Amino acid sequence: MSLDPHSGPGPEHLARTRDPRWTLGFNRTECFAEPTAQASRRHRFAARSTVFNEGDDAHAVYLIIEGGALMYRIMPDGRRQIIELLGPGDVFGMTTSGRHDACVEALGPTRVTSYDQRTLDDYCVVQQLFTERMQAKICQLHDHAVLLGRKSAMERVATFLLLLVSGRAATDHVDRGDAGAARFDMVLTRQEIADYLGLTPETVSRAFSQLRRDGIVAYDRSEEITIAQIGRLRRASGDAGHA
Amino acid sequence: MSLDPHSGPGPEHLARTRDPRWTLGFNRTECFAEPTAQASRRHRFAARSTVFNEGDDAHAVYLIIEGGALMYRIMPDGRRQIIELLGPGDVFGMTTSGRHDACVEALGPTRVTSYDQRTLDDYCVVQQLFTERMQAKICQLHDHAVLLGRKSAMERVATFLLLLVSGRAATDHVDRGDAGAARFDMVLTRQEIADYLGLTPETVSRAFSQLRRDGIVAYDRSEEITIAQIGRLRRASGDAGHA
DNA sequence: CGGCTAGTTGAAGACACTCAACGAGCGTGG
DNA sequence: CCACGCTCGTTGAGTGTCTTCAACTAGCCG
Repeated sequence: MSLDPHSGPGPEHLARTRDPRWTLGFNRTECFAEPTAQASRRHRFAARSTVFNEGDDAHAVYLIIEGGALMYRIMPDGRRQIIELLGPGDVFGMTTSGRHDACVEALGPTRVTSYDQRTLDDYCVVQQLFTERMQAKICQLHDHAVLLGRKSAMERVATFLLLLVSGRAATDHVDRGDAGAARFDMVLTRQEIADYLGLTPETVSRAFSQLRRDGIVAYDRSEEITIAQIGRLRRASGDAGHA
Repeated sequence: MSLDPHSGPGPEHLARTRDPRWTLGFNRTECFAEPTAQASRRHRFAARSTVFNEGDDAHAVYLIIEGGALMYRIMPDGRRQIIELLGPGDVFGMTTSGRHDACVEALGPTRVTSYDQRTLDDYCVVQQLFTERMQAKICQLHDHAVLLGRKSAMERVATFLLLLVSGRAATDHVDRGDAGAARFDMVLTRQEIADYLGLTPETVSRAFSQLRRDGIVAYDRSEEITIAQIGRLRRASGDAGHA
């Protein structure tokens, strides 16, 4: 892996990690217990290192144990779309073509277990885990299709923040005051948020500023976000029944 | 199924089937050979009938044997996003929440086999089929996220037409002259195409008209499309390396 | 024939993008 | 220690693409 073929990530995507003690608290499971099996291997990836690139031969499927990663694709003219945010318990690398269909890059120090494709076929324990996790992945991709296809910029950002608050893509310092306030560290840059939401960084920035003006979120540094009024954030997300 | 709870499809989505002899030639497999197992059941759905709605209890997972269907979600204010186009060999209905996360509606007369969730866990033959098909599904959803997040209206329509030509969502009358011309019947309305591509029907119509003016496609009736210059269509899709 | 729906086209408007400038934070190096 | 350079984030002005609203046509079915 990390063969870096034709369309590797451009230098503009090689930002540094924003917090050295960082862990991506996906699914509120900081460390996922992986099943061991023949041909399962453990890997460690440093912050901002490449797990694999689009077009690489696909030998195995992956399970994130600790840390987090971005899955993205870059179009021939340079447009980038972040397709998935990956955290502990997330699986990735499945393909039917024999080649990976996107790039995966570790966000912070990340532990990953890989399983040979044959292991997946032969060991029902592993297969059951992947079946379950792939089902969850498909549901997440459905949500994201609705966001990308039908939501306004403000709705996208609000939905994204709710995703973070619910335990995904935030650090372990999520302080959930059930009165409606929650605080967490933002581990993605505005550019990365934009590439995930199908927007530009300027538009993301404007949406954040608007939410701050409205008193829905609060922050001084852009890396440390407080959700002040989670109810209004929900209403701004487009998913609230009220509307 | 077909319990039709809170958010059923509005009357504007209840268009008629466009071709009675219709079959959705997904994956070029007109009739998919299903594995039989305990608690597998065969179903038939008439054109435009509901397989299940968002929020319905999820008892089973589904495999399309023949025909086709749309999976979509409707936002509280009525915006609709078609998330998947389903054809023979496609699986759907997987969920982790116990409730379906979207509506599924048959496009034409459609045969479906359902498998109880326990069957999926106990029978490795079935599980292997679903594992493989779910991997393909995830790759398709990745493609669609790039389309929805980063492509222009014209690129979306061009990509969509290429999808049809490659064997998905076209009828069995795909006449593939390898010189670059292909002809097929369009089984989706402009509204449905728009809801799949995250656009409005007017924008889809304008893109079709533009492609016709450019001589890339040709049609008299909107249901019967001829791709005249597939190379130019590829270049218009945004995926061509050339750029 | 009349009514309905789907598709097309035009005109006007809105939302997000592009381009540009500026400031804050951070790491480096003098 | 401070100056410098770099990146990231923010904000403004102008533009462009897609949407919205509207009118009109064609086809279908009663």
